[in-house]
Amino acid sequence: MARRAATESKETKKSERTRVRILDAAARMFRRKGYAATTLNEIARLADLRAASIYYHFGSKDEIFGQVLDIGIDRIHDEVRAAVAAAPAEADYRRKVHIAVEAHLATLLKHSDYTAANIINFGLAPDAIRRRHHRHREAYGDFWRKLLRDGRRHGAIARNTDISLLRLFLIGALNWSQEWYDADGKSIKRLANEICGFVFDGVEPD
Amino acid sequence: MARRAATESKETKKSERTRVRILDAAARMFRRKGYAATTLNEIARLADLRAASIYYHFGSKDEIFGQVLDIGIDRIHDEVRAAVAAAPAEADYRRKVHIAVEAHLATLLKHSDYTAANIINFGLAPDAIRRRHHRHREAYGDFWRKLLRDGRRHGAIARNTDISLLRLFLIGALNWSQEWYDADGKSIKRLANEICGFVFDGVEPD
DNA sequence: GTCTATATTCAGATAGAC
DNA sequence: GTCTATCTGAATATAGAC
Repeated sequence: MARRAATESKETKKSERTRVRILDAAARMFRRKGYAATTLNEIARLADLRAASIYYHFGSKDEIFGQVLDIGIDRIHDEVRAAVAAAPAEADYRRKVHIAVEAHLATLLKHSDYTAANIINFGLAPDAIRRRHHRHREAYGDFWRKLLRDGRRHGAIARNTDISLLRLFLIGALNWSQEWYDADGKSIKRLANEICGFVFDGVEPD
Repeated sequence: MARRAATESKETKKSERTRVRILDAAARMFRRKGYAATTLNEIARLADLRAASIYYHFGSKDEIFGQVLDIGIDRIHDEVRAAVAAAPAEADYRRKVHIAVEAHLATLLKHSDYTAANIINFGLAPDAIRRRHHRHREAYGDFWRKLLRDGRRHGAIARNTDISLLRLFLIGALNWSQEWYDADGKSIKRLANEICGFVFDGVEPD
């Protein structure tokens, strides 16, 4: 019985594996061309089946889109949270923010088509999908809100800083890196480091 | 003769006015829904004519898109350049950057559907259009490159700052403001001010 | 579960009257 | 210049065989 449960566990059932293949393909295409310009045919080709077969696994193109968006945010949220939680006990506040920035960049730029597809497509998503997806975005936003508030409480961020604006400013700059990031250029660790320098120290000479 | 030239000047000819009405409508729709999701029918309705009539003025939807993109960058470039050029003679370097940041935000968020449409859609534009449009983007990028280099030369920006990264970081954060800007919140002048504070001074307490 | 065949809708674009 | 009518292709989605 335990054996059978393992054999038919969610990850190994054929149906589930195909479902994930379709989602992977969709995320990749949505990242490359955007939601509206991507066809089910292109997704199907990437996933190595026919467009009609997708409808056995999903009810509509919108449903796929919604799931890609959700996974995209959940993934970066998980990665960043885990990275910060794994920070060495002696890490100071600034080091923690560096770790969060680096994890955000790495997930967006290197590890997850889902996250990249989310960032690129969310702004143009139909209202119904945006509303349904709102909760996931809020949760990740809350993580950063808390992280930055901690910094202000512990004196690592100036008292008069508008934390909300700082968050939007910083995350916006990070998200925009998709437009210019070049894998052959500076490492993500180094990017994170210089960006944290901009934000904590500013660019004015001392 | 002068009278006739005035009567038939580019701005007052009926054909030219309609052309602009179509471009305005397209920019507005591209900003709201994105290029791929916008139909010629929607553009036509906003411009108060029929979709087929658009083809008297433009050869294709792509041609309209290309022109909207070009106008969008040229407009923000003009606005920012003019604002900086009009800065009072006694303005220090930091004040000049503030003026540039404010003009960038104002054009993007308040004054130009073309600029907003450009920022939103450029990342997903087909390669052919991106290539054709590249020159315009470069020109605006050069403006900022020079502005920031000046700051480093005159000692307002630290010697060891990666100017190229700083530019991408700052412009990225500004462009992303489209995603969160709320006209009922802080004024654009104030946003520009606090953002310049982040970048020049950093958020760490002195 | 995946396929082929197809229904349906609607997009961009053209032809030709006015 | 703008219209109505229409072509053509392609998209999402469904039906039913295998």
